[in-house]
Amino acid sequence: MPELPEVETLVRGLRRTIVGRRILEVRLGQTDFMDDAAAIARGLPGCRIAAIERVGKFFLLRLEPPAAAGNGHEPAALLVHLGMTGHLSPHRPEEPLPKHTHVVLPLDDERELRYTDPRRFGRMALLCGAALAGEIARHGAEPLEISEADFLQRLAARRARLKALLLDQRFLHGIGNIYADESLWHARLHPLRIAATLTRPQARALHRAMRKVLAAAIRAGGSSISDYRDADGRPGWFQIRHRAYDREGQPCFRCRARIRRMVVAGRSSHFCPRCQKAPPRGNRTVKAGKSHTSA
DNA sequence: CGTTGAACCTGTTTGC
DNA sequence: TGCAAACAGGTTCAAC
Repeated sequence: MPELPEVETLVRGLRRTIVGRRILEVRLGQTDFMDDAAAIARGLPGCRIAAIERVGKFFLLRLEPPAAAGNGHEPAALLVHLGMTGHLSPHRPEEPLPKHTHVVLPLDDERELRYTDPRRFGRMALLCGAALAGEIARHGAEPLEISEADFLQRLAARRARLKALLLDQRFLHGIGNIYADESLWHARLHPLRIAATLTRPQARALHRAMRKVLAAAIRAGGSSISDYRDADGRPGWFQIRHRAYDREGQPCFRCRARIRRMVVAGRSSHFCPRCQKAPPRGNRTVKAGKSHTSA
């Protein structure tokens, strides 16, 4: 459910609704998706949610420690990743608790923040200082912030397939399967194209397409394929504007050719075989090439 | 560097 | 209808 636009939508909602609230208590169910459940159980009670940010597909809840425990502690943040099926939203305590709700954080305004995740591919960690900085540093640039010049330079240095590169969170932070396919369709680039072989106009088109797609998806409140909901329980609408993702067999919006599906980088990839021209066969596999070990 | 496939989980959809 | 396989918004690891 969650790629950058969905997380951004949720962050905006949560910012409006839970920033400033104090966490009264921590109730945990299954905890195998947490780095350190004991640290979370111990560290959260009494903290005020001072700010909420998005970093790639991560939520960062900035915490202000209770005044009593104050001295000497670096400011901590709760890092949350929704994986494939995670949900994070505030509820009234009387609302029935859905199955697979693993974290309940009662707040000081008669509501509780709930984390629900059937598959538990998500992640939750209480981090501060170097651990927090390191976690962010090991990921790549924000797709909506990277400059065209930087993007072109970094693309030219890679011989990976475009689809694999867009999904690589150390290259760009926040793009997932839907928005990779959508960006490639808009840029008219085949998922198997090797990044370094793009012409300058093609690379610029990809930078532009990615920004356009993500911005439009955020404006639409994200994509709701099965069950994504924002902080107020509302679905996103960007799925009705998908041009490639999950459209196998349906006509391309540009040329009417049937959208095809193939597995690239282990994920379903959808593209128009006519507008997104396949690279020459020799270019599909990554050859050893000349790697200048020097610099 | 890059690729593939498996693993981690549960739920839903598809196919015979 | 029933049961099994395939598939799902993600990440990580081993093996090549």
